[in-house]
Amino acid sequence: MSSNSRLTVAVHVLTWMALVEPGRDGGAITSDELANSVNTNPVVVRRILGQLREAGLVAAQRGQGAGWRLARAPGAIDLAAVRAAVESDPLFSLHAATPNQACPVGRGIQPVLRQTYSRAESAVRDELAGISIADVLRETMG
Amino acid sequence: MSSNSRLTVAVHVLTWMALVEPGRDGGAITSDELANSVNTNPVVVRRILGQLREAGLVAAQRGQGAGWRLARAPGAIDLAAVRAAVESDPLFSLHAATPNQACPVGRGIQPVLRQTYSRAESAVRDELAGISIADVLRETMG
DNA sequence: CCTTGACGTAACAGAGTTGGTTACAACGAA
DNA sequence: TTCGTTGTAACCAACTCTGTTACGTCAAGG
Repeated sequence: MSSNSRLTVAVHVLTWMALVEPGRDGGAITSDELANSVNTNPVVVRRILGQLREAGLVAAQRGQGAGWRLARAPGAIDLAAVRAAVESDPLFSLHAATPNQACPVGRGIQPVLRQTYSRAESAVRDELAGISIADVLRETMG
Repeated sequence: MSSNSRLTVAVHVLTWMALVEPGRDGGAITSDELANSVNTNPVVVRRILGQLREAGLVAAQRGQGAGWRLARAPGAIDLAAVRAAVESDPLFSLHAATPNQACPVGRGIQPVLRQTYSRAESAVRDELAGISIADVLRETMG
């Protein structure tokens, strides 16, 4: 397993919302509906929607007949933003324990790796930034 | 934690070997020495060295006075090869459970995500491929 | 031939993550 | 006031990850 599926679930629910929302005159979308499409538990969906809400990508409404809405147009939500919303861990981690500082390699390698990993993160971010929920929806439907 | 530190440990030991090997007239390097620099247990190091050996990046010698050697010049070992040797899991995972096939999004989104994730993997691979153990050693030493 | 030191690997443990689940308080529209 | 939904805590089983102990295997060198 190792890597999680939060980005996948997040993109899935956003895409579903982008597909369904236009046909709902102001009606919000529930975590139950989304969970049905993703094939998981509504609480799992709400957990992820909560992170997307904190990032300003969706808005929640409470009370009876409530639910969720996209807070931006599907074309204005790129996957880099989605990933940032649901994933805070880095792609690669440094040493679990501080390496031996009496050794030149142990002393000097961490900044080098940090810079290298940072470049890899940027590469992924750039790649994901080039794709929007609108793109995903279009490719999914056609 | 989430992401593991195997790539970090692998690059660390390879860099250490590249630094020390020239001063050892044919003498091999032990997992004990490497573990001392990384500040971990020799078995952890041997596990990772075993993966590097399967990938043809290092060679092990057994018996008394045995140990490890680089199987290629440090300049011919790039970090993409190191990552491939120690990490088989993808950057991002698809759904834990198959999404609802009765839903257009559930049915069509996986190929789109697969392609997207594949491009992100390539971006990381390309980035890591541009850096060799010789580069890391040079930058680490000053 | 036998000692010795290192590899190779299985087994286990503690801590943490992940996805799923139940339960329930808070909320607001009708 | 009712009722459906969000928000969140709590728990669970399964898994990963790093570290650790233990021990068999191997080959160099006396």
